[in-house]
Amino acid sequence: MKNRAPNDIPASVVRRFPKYYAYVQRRRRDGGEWVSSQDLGEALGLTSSTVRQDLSHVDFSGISKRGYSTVGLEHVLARVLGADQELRVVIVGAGNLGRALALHGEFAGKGYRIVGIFDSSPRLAGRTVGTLTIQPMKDLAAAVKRRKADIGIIAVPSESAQSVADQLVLSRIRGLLNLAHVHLLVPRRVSVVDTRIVASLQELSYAIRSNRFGRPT
Amino acid sequence: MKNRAPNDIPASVVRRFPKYYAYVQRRRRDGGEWVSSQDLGEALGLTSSTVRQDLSHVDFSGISKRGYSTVGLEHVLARVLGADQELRVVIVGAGNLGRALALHGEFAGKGYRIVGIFDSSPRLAGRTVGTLTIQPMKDLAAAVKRRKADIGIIAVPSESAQSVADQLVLSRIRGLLNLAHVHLLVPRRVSVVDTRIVASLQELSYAIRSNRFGRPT
DNA sequence: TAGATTGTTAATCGATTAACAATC
DNA sequence: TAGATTGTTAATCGATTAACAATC
Repeated sequence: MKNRAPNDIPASVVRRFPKYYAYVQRRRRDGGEWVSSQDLGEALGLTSSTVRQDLSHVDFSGISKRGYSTVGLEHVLARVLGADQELRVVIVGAGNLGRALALHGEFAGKGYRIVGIFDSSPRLAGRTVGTLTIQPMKDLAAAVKRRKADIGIIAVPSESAQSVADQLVLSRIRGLLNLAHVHLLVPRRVSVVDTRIVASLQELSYAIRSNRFGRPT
Repeated sequence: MKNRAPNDIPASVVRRFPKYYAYVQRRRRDGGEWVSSQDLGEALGLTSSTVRQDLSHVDFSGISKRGYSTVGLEHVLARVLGADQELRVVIVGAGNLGRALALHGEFAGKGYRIVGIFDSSPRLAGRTVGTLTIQPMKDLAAAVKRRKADIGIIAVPSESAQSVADQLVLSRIRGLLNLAHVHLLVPRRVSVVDTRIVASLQELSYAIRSNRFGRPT
């Protein structure tokens, strides 16, 4: 409802937006015209209050008694999340994970165009991954600039992650998705989001062992 | 310091433990004997106050003027995170991502043993991924039980994620790592952690566009 | 209309930070 | 010893939830 500047939205809220977006999109595709805060809450494990509070940060109103228009909400969330404009991505690290991401079909459909993949190993340079050719690290900076990459995905071992980040920062990248499990130090103008798979597994290990709702159903 | 039950530790704190653990481990390997709350905070982008507060949830004390013993802290965090005992993992979905995870060397070193990989496509069944053979979905339940799998990694398209989760739940899995971007409904006795790569990219898109520290350094 | 659902305010709950006495 | 750093209490800050008048 409010007409806030986008950077007023708290991170905790932004982190839920992709969930809302994915769910609303599915609903709309399944022919649903309306979705209520209660529907959203139930589907995503939130209270309806949280949902309404979150959506108040976005320039879009629901309608009493019906809820939110799926089409309208999908559009406004797409705009906020930048899903309506293409971002250009380079992947650094052509190991199993890097190659898998390069081949992962989902990104293209979501507006992320992979414009390069790099690896420090001379063994890999020149090999192809889908339609891309693995390039040596020395070409990274030039390629980021020429191909106007916005985002770098760091899929290298922890030891080299910071050095790769430094190179990407110098090439004027705007954001980093960090798959390595080190904390990256970068200037404020570059945004970093971590997706640490091993850390998630460890979080899960803890959860499993402290789960007080025993084994039997 | 305190001798709390493990399930007293708030999720926000547990989520930082893998970071502490990885950092302390590196420090110890580099020959560091001591690490202070300030060191940890600076390395991980936290205040030293948060670090001390977090570590007070763990049964281990630092020493005035020196900090925390790297060896001691590493051990106690390993115990809390379950990194000291092997967990057995099955991967469902042998697409690019599933196969990449199966081949990803890091898991083995961290105590996660991959004991099976499954896919619904008859085209894939029988093919090998590293030392594993892709099995058909109909064998999932039996395999989870026989191979005593603790954790299932869901690496299938969103549409089938819930159905895969249901099958794993019936096979008495204890935890799920969900790579699909749907919210999974499972009984309380099963723990779920989401790692949504696309959602992270969207979070990053928002961050890039709302970053008020413009392009120039 | 009556009832359902929004948007928003106020209350609660939880997490982070500041501050500082204890201590090695 | 003097100084650095912990562990912990109290203050602040932010996020979630409850409640309800407005409204379609």
